[in-house]
Amino acid sequence: MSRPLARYLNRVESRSILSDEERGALLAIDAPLKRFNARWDLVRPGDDTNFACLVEEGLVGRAEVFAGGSRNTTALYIPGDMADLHSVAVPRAAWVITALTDCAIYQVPHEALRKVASRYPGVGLALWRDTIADASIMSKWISVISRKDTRARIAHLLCEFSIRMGAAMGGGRSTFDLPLTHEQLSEVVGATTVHLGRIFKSLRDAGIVTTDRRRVTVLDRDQLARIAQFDSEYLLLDPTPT
Amino acid sequence: MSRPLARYLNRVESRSILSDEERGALLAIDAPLKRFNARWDLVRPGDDTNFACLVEEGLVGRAEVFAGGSRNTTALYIPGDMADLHSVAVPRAAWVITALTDCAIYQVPHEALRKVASRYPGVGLALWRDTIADASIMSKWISVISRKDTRARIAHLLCEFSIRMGAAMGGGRSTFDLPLTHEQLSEVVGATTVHLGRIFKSLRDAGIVTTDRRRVTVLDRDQLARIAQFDSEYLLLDPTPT
DNA sequence: CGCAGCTTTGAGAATCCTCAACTATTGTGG
DNA sequence: CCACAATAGTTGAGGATTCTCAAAGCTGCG
Repeated sequence: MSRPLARYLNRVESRSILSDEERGALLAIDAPLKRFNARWDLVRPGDDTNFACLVEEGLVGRAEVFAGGSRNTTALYIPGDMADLHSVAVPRAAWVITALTDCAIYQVPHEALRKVASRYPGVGLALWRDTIADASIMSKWISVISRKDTRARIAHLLCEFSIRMGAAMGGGRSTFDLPLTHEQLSEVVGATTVHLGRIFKSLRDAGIVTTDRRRVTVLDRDQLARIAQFDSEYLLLDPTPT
Repeated sequence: MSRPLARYLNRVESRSILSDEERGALLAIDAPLKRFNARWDLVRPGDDTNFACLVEEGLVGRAEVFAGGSRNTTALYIPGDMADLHSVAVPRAAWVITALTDCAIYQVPHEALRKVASRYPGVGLALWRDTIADASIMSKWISVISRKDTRARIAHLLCEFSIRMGAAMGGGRSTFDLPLTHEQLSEVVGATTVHLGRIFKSLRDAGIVTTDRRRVTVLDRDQLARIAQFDSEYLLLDPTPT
């Protein structure tokens, strides 16, 4: 008796308070586990899906695709995240969901999620809330990239990532995997790989972080937060009663 | 018998197909109409609201506030938009909702919306879908500001605005009000007022738009769309069956 | 008329990009 | 385990975009 949504339930419960019944209804949902190689597109623009992608292992990104094919990543999803929960309400994708690393994905049927959401309005609200957390992160990120330089953007990304990884894995990690190439990070941060590399170097030189084979260690958390003017409020990590 | 949500119903029905019953349930909701002066904050970070702000008249913005008080606008809301529909699921705001111009707002009780949503799952899905459209706009905007210059950002904003105004008011308008100061626009576009002014001038000089007392006329829609690489797909304006 | 807020213009500086070459790391087949 | 190829990261230099600071025109309104 495997319970595909076990990890996602943790995620949901970091933001919503559920009853035993609601919890049980989510855990009862079954979903096939699939594996994908890095760079594989899980969902492409125009696709009409009937399942949502729950990340079990690896890193998944959401990106906008421009005419010409260049991409810009607008969300990062870590294990426990439902990468395109949106698709439950809007099955036709306008963006790309991509495997940024090798990953394992539960394909959770929309049907099942909708059924649980309509039977238990509290779950519906919790799922809605989850997409709002995603929106809140985007809103914050818009303000960061439209007003801050690359240094602050990277700092903000690292602060956010370390907290999100911490919430998912337990404990605020100062060392965490960030298994993305500079190329991929540049698509997140909105800078060229060259400039990104320079700024990373300057952060290392300043003794604020170290990087080793795509593993990041934050040496000076306070200064990193100061550079980013980071305030974690927007991550909506206080559970709200349903 | 006034029906505060009449206009919002149009908005919802541009994205979702509702039954007569569901339509009636939304129209039956009552809400007080309030007026606010430009620059008034309707909701501030940390506020716990029990109503959502339905824009009846005027322009409303959502902004992130940095330590120090500087703001960055991450969404514009026009008449017919529910400015902080999010608050139905997440009552505690992490951002500011501001009156960008003098405006009239229906304060729609969360209670009523939640009740309708839980009684009619189709309405719940439609509301959820509405916040996803908001998210889709943000995702697109992230890609625009992280990869395009100010010229393209402005072009994109104008394209989007003209379509959204058109959908709300009927017919794709090539002339529309954009009653924002350069100061306010710069907080949307992520540029200084100085630079924004220069680029606007260059767009005027190129014969692409004209501006007259905060009224914009698009003279060359094709070229504007080309500059912005605009594709309206992300606005999610095809109704999805519930 | 005169003030207050908004917009335009100018000039120098900072950030970031582009192109290009070079080094380091990772992966693969022998 | 090595050699080699492919991918990823670093460094340098010149140029484009955008910012900052500062001052001069506008516009609307009391």
